[in-house]
Amino acid sequence: MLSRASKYAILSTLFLAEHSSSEKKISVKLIAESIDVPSPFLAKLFQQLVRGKIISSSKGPHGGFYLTEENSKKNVCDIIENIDGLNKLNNCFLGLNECDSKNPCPVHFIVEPFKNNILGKFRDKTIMEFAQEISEKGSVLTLKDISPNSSKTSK
Amino acid sequence: MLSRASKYAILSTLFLAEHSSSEKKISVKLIAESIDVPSPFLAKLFQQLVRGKIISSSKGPHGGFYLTEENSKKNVCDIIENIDGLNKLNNCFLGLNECDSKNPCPVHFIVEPFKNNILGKFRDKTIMEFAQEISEKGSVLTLKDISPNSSKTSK
DNA sequence: TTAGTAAAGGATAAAAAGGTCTTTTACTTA
DNA sequence: TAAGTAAAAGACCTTTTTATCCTTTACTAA
Repeated sequence: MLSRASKYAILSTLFLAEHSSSEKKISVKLIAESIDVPSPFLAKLFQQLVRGKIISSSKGPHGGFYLTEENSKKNVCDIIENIDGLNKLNNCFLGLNECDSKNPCPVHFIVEPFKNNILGKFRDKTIMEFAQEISEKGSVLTLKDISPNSSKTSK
Repeated sequence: MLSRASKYAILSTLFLAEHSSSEKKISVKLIAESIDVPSPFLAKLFQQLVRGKIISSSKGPHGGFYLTEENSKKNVCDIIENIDGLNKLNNCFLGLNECDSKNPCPVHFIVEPFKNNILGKFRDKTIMEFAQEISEKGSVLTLKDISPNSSKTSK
């Protein structure tokens, strides 16, 4: 549904929201390690997110990536839009070109409420609000295996 | 979430359920045209579905693909399992390795009910029941643009 | 019993997604 | 103002997914 690139982008932007500020910029390398994502790939993504004004950057010593006030008012939809385009999320679950309540695919009425639900959340909460919610709940934003006995989990 | 291959497989199997029988076999070509899918690709898929005992085939004149009694008792999960593997559907929406109610990703509690919902439907209804439901509702199973003024729709 | 039909098999190609590397540019601070 | 740091830019590589083609096999019916 979402490309890996979008997922990386969402996670790392939320990570920035939680851990960075214009006084405390963070390097790709550090972020890449934190959420366990290939860093050259993330670097590319970040270039695009900067161009899309989702995140900010500065070069040189103590440079890195961070969110401005403006940035943190964006929402997750903006991120997805910027990387995948929103269609990726909106398209019919079974790939039908025309799938709506008039001509629904076999799972349309299961998928549609879910889409509205998640799109709503992605649209209505700002990045900052989202990040706050996450840190309150203590969610862990990493692609790493974090369980004590990670042998049972795949690869 | 699902690969194109899985989508093709689901649609064409449901198509077979609705339109074929051991007396009326259907060629790849015809199915490919009906649901608007590249036929050599579908042919490959069908080979795999036959090996997986999801559908049946016979060669030669009046040969083609069809569902036996046995086949039509399979469910959509079996198809997905056979093509993509079920993990593709079960994995965390944001790609986290460990995402469960103990350590939920930011959208876990939105995504989880949806997954159970759709997996339930894919598991509990047989192909035949599924197909019946579709023909009752008059749903159209095609990837084609079918709207009278399809100019507004993408591609 | 053979001519024709349709799937199976296998090799290959094209496109997209994911990932890496090297050089350049901008900035900082000692 | 020079040395060092970190992102930007752009060229490239790899893998996976999607798609095509050609030959062989199995079957059917005239």
